[in-house]
Amino acid sequence: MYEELKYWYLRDHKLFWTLSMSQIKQLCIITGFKKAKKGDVIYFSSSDVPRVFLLKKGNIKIVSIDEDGNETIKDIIQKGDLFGELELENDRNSNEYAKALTDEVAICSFLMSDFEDLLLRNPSLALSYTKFVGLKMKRIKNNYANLISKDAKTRLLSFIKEWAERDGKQEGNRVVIENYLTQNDIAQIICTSRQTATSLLNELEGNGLMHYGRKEITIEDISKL
Amino acid sequence: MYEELKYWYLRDHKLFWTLSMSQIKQLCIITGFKKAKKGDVIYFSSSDVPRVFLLKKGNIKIVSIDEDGNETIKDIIQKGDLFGELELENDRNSNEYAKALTDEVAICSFLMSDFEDLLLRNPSLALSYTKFVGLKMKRIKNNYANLISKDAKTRLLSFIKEWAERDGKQEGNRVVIENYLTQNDIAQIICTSRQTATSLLNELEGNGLMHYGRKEITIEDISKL
DNA sequence: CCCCAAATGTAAACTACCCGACATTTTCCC
DNA sequence: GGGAAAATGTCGGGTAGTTTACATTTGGGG
Repeated sequence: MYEELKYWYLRDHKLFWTLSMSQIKQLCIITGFKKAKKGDVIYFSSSDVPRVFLLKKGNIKIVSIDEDGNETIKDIIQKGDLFGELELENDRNSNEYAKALTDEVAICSFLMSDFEDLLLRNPSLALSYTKFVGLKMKRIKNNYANLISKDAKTRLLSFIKEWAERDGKQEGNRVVIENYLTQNDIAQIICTSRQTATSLLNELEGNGLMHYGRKEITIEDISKL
Repeated sequence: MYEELKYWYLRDHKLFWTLSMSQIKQLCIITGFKKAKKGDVIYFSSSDVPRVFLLKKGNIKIVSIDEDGNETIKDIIQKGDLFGELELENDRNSNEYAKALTDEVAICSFLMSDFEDLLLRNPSLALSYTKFVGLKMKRIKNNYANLISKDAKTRLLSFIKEWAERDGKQEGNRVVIENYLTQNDIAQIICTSRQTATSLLNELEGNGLMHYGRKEITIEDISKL
């Protein structure tokens, strides 16, 4: 890959805003690049060297499989998100894979060891990164708190609201979200059964609050959700 | 506080092992110290300057209150743990307090801004700290994954096992844990009702697997849990 | 030592949700 | 365009766990 391109990829992420152009150019730690199509499974082979990933384009879901074979959606990664071994400790016994949710997905990655070197040489970047991980942690905590203390309906509503905020196009109180999730995906995210999710979505549709389509989700009035 | 004492407090925590004695002495960022007794509520006033805390002695629980007034135990902090705004971002709208669980509790704290300066000046410490936060995140993730996918009995068992491992005194297969939690506390930690926790504990006692006492918990054979 | 509040024990009604089973619709690929 | 696979819709039975409502025990402070 051209140095300029690498520069652009890093520069584009707000985590690296604290670095000067020359610093980034000088570092250029991107070592991998991958493209995928909808439905493709992207496997992070545990035999491989530990890496940190950056999603450049599209959306993917991280699915983990427990010992009983149950699949849980651990995370939905959106364009511009860093993911992978953010803990900087590689976890050999986790059984995870990523699946592309949108047509075109582009992922680039760098070696964790390179990234660590970079952090060591740039304390302010290390600080930003720590804050970044912390923020992610806070988001996860909140999500889980919701999962545990609220019922399925409330969980669905807060998920939809969060999604609309992150991803939706708002015109007045009307919000349209480009939909790359099946009802089953949504069910897994809010930790309920597919059937419950379906009937809840239909209930919302019956109340005229929103419309679930396979390509688009329309929320008539976000303030009424 | 004497400089020597400060030094000892910091030196004692494994996070600071990477620093030399002179580095720590030179920094000495501890700015607060607090003692409490069992049952005391320690409030982290949100009007105060953001701080990072270090629990020197005893055990405390972090309780958060949601908008409906429900209390959830967010974390059990043990001797030697860092806690507070680990994300390095202060969160004004969280409603949390800490409660001392053991007779003698000692907490020291330092200003978040001082800590940030320290991290900026010590890249290797920053890296250690990032890994530390990451590890904490991983622990939380695992806990929550358990809460969601397993039933109350399994959750209780894995909590007890974890507790025994962290806190218990083992003699052969027999483990004794000094108990500073009520059944209600345990129920809140494993996210179930007090009644369910009580009957599950009694069931375990009936099977001869363990004994719950207010002062001590005895596990007859940890390998059979 | 006694009393009160907190902690523990027990039981029954109730309910949200899971799970299985199946019909219908949509999408994708040959 | 047609057929299979995936996604969506719908309906109960079963149940783990909450809730409510007490009774009993324990420990600590006056």
